[in-house]
Amino acid sequence: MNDTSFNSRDCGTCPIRHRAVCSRCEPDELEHLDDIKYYRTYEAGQPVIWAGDPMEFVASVVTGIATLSQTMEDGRTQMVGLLLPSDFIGRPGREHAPFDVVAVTDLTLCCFRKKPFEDLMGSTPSIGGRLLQMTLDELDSAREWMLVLGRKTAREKIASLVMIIARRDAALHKRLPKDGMEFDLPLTREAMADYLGLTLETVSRQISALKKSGVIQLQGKRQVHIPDLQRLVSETGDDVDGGHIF
Amino acid sequence: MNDTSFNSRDCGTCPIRHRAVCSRCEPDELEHLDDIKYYRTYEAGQPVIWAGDPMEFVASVVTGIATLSQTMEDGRTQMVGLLLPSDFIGRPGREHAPFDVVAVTDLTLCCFRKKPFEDLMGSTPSIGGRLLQMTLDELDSAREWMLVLGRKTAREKIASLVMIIARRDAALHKRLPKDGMEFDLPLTREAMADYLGLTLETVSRQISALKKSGVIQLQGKRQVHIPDLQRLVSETGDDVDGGHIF
DNA sequence: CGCGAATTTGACCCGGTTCAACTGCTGTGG
DNA sequence: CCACAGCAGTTGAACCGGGTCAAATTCGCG
Repeated sequence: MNDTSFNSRDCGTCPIRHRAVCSRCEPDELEHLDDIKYYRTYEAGQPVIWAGDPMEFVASVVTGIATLSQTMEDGRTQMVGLLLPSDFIGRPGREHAPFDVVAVTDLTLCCFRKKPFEDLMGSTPSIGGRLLQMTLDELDSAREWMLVLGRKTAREKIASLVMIIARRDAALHKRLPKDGMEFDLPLTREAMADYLGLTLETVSRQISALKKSGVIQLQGKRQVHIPDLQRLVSETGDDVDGGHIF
Repeated sequence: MNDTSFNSRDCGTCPIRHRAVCSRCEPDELEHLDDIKYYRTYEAGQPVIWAGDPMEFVASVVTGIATLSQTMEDGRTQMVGLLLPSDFIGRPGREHAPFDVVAVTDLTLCCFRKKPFEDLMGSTPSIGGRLLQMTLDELDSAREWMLVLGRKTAREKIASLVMIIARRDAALHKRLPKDGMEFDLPLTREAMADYLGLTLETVSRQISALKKSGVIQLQGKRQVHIPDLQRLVSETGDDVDGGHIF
């Protein structure tokens, strides 16, 4: 319940202002959004929504990380989305949540009551347009993820995940990924396993293997150091050039 | 090059009029779309776009089936989209195609030149709104597909695919899937393997196994008969109730 | 210091891949 | 009318990558 600065209701100082669903809004449009928004915080490990629950709001992730996942009756679970700051939760025009949303770290959401948000979207093209763009981007990354799940080996899966996190970390600091970069793996071994369609034991083994062959170096369990980015890319199995422009 | 009736440029008789990206358009809006549209046909097996190609158009599938897929350097390929009539190809605001698109059957597209389409989208909320809705639906099904790829056994994968095709076939005829229904598998064993992240041998074996245990019956290689739908659902590993409302 | 959770490591096993042979269908040409 | 090539699909046998089960280790923390 520690209200940090971004909880000031001031969109001007919002850390996700330039990337979130509201990024194209003019000042007067922001005011309308402001009328229907409220912040909500969750502790690490807490559920945000269960699949099937009625959704009374949509939201942007302001700080922290959440996961979107599905679980079968027998307990097998597959992560289907990794929600980082500026990502959008929920969908206009649907009553019930299709997947579970869980806070992985402490989490702050900027929530909008669903009905008013839908109305506002109807009258504000800059919101709908931005949401379409974000959704198309997510669809593209979901499709890349499908290649990882369906066709890559365990080692390639781990290398791909490290690379994805490296890219996002670099983007967060507004620079390109480069040799020697360091960053944190924000997920437990089990969460990585759920992300990649593996068991946590396999994740652990492959991380050890990548460490032993010098592709990555570890400080502690979570801090990663990449001596040679090109080497890591080649371990992902992806085309060395094309595809990822940024 | 056999111009069938829907090639008459008449949106009034278009078979996908009620589901495609244009489904919310008013008559005057349709006229604007009409100005920038043209039909294109492809024979079964022909490529529509290669990943990385510049895209000069976006399009709706009118008749036939296409696949969206990714291939790694060593030839491993993963299907990431199955495009049926009314589905949309391409994305406004992107220059290059991210994935390969290939016609599986003979295919007719209703194409719109990209730039004019983007302009029209800016001035016609009913197009952007419908496209957002379609994209969100696709994202949801991509996420269900991720569970299939990441966590299901070969047998569950095959049962899931049969079920998906059964649902779509039923929806096409505007009714619910039911016991005793029959339909065609529109994909080769290899295409099913690419869809499910399996080898074609495993697909063949599991289809035989489902046939032997009476879950499905086959007339020829492609025609499927489902004696007991509930039995098939239970083979998919999915929750018997929740989830799929329609 | 000692507990519990996260992680690592080991040994064994199995589902799905790999490689290869075979079946059956369809179309083509002598 | 048949021979035969070519392709989709089936089936078999051996192999192996990753899962499973179990135990050891590390780490954070009261």
